[in-house]
Amino acid sequence: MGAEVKRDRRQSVPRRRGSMPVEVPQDLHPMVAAKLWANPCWLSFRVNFIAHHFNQPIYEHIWRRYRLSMPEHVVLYAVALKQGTTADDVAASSARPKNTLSRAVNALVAKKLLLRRVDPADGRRRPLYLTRAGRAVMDRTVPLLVAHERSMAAALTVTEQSQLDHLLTKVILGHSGWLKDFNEVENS
Amino acid sequence: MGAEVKRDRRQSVPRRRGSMPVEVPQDLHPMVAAKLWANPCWLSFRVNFIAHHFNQPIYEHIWRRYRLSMPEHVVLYAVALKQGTTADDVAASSARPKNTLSRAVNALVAKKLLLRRVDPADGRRRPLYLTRAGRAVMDRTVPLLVAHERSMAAALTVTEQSQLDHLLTKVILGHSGWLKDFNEVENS
DNA sequence: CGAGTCAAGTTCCTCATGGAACCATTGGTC
DNA sequence: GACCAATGGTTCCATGAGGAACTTGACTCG
Repeated sequence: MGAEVKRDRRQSVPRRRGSMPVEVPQDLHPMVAAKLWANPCWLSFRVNFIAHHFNQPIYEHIWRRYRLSMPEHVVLYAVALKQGTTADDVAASSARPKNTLSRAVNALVAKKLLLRRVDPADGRRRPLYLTRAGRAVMDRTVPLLVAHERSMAAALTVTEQSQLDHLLTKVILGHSGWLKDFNEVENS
Repeated sequence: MGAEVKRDRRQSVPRRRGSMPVEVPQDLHPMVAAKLWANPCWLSFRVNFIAHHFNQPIYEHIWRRYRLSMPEHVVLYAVALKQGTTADDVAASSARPKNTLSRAVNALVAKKLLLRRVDPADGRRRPLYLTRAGRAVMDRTVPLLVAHERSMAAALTVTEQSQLDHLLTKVILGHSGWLKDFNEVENS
């Protein structure tokens, strides 16, 4: 990038937010650096960046190998976690619209990876169950996800990982709170 | 949302990963709980959940108020951060495909929020600049993003926030590493 | 037991998304 | 100075995503 800023080779970057210096790889893209350190939205950038870079390669791979779309795999994964999960349990935990998930469920049933029953106690709910084939798929894809995660987390020590876990959990548990805050701002 | 508030009856949950107990709101959706604590992919779930729940309401709002799509806003934001940014600087830092961004840029130029020049030193690059109108939009949207972020981060103390920042930064800086790991797994 | 309301799923329809192939410019290399 | 690879950007197109409106079943309450 000829005339450009000349990002400093490996320096420890002075931070606002009072904090620790970090080892910066010299090949770091200057725009990424800007979004990391000259960005009023430190948190959302980080989280989005990580999420995107996690999802993109892995779901592309899952698509190529198993012909499962991202929402399909999300559903399958959720059911694997808890048999009898319904479509909108998945919706609640994945922030995807109901219709998308409905379609995904139908596709999975058609592929015989899921079994859809009707809840005898409530005729509206359709609890889902993995078929043997569905289980088999998960047995192959989940390890991939886990491995990818491990590799992401590998930049951190074990204690750091557990700190990160803890902090993110706290943020998530506050979720209904931030949603409410937003709605207030919204109506003004 | 009258009768609902009630969060806060709390209980503490036993954790794997050796760690700290957390205050769990009573109204936590069971599926979310499962994905938090009975999920081999602790990190990717957390990050995705937060990202989704951050983006969705805010970009919907920005769409309604300013008729800017998410990628459009992403571009605008990046340029605001650094005048003269090019389309694929944005691509590199946002993990969105070039064509999507190209379209977004065109739309923004059409709306006279961006100015697109041609780099005299390199005829392929089209550095982008905010127009006065573009700046004005950012002046109104960015505070929203920041507020939303604050509200998310409000579950954490200031020191916890800086820890979180630090940990996420480390993960991102390791990015090229995990990408490489993935490609190795891929070819096997 | 209807009438009204709400929740779970589904269908319809539009349109933005993103992969692939393409064009233009540049920078090497022989 | 012509060829080739790489890089920034754009165009084409198939399709999947998601908003809105609809169906069906359940829980009021008079």
